[in-house]
Amino acid sequence: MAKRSAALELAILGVLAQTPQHGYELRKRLISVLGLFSTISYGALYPTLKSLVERGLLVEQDDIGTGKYPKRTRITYALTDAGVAYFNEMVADSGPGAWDDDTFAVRMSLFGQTEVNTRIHILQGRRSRLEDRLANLQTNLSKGRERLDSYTLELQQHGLDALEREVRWLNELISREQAGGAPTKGSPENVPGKK
Amino acid sequence: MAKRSAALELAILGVLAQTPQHGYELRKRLISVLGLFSTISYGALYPTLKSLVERGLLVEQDDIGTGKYPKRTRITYALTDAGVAYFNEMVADSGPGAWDDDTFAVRMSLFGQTEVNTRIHILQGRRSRLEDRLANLQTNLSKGRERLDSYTLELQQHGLDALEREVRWLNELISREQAGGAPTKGSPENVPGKK
DNA sequence: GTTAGCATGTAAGGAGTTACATGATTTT
DNA sequence: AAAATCATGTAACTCCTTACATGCTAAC
Repeated sequence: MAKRSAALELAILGVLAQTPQHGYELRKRLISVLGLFSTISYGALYPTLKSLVERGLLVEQDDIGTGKYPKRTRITYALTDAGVAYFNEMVADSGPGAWDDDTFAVRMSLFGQTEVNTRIHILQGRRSRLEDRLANLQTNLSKGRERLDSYTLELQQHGLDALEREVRWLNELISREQAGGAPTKGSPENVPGKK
Repeated sequence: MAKRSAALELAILGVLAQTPQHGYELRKRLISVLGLFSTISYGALYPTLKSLVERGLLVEQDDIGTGKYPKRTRITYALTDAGVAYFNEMVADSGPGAWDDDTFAVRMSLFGQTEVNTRIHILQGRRSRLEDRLANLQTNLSKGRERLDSYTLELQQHGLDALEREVRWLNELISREQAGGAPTKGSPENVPGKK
């Protein structure tokens, strides 16, 4: 699939920024937070954690913890100051891969740890990426409508519809952010709207 | 020996089954047919073609062709009998990875080369894969609704909606196939769906 | 006392991308 | 003549998955 490394690192840092945890737990949390794509293997997770430690972004701490298996050997990972700085840099980054499906999903799931401007920037970047795809598909479709068989057409039309819906969704989110409102789905909190 | 991704091999075989072509042209055709995901690099394409030749599924033919640059050295690839057999096997396969996003997209775009039963089988397999994902997401969501921040919630809700729409779409396609109808050719007629 | 879940890792290998290398032919 | 496009390929590198290896703790 895509280049997950950037996305995986970001997700790890983001989750650990909320709560330091050890690998096994972290993995489950990542899967449930990102819920979107399948699974994350230990073969990806542990080496990535190791790399982050080597780069001084995380610290390991041998921990006899307060979990369900209190005496089990486990290693709790926490962000260093450099880790926090790196996370803030990455989450606001616009580099290559910044608007990929996976990377965007991770970033959005970490919106709670970002500022409004960053959020708007990410949503707009994502929208523009999708609009590019949309334009490509439409060109493609109008160019070869007769040469494509009906199933391919059906498939592409469906992809197009999905893209358009996603753009509308992003537009709504952007409006909300610009209006200063929280995305208030089922939240019990105030719905400030505007004052 | 190098067994490349099932989806790419299948797509190559499917396209070459329609029209023998050389690599450069093939790549463009793959991109426009699959339109969905980005690009295919030569670093992936040529080694895969080579592997298919080594396995006796394709034949190379040095060709001074009828294209735009008629004298250019190019290699036209065509399916052998074994290639045709392999393609038919693969396209109807239910092995691991058979219902992945990419693999499904490739298979559906090759529906024109398959029989009704195969098509129904693929559509149903895909649907059941999506229903699994759906169930996962729903469990996940109801289990941790309060522990997820509102952005993560919004994101997952959007993913859920998209999944549900895709399942409905598949249901419609399956019904059509079972009714023996073609999926509304290139006709300008209604594309109502339901809304 | 065995099965299931917790917990951490490594080795081999698959699948692909990027960047490079080469050269022909057509267009400007 | 330069630039663009056609055309084929390779080498190095990246990132991830699978399968393995190890051992503790809880529950049946």
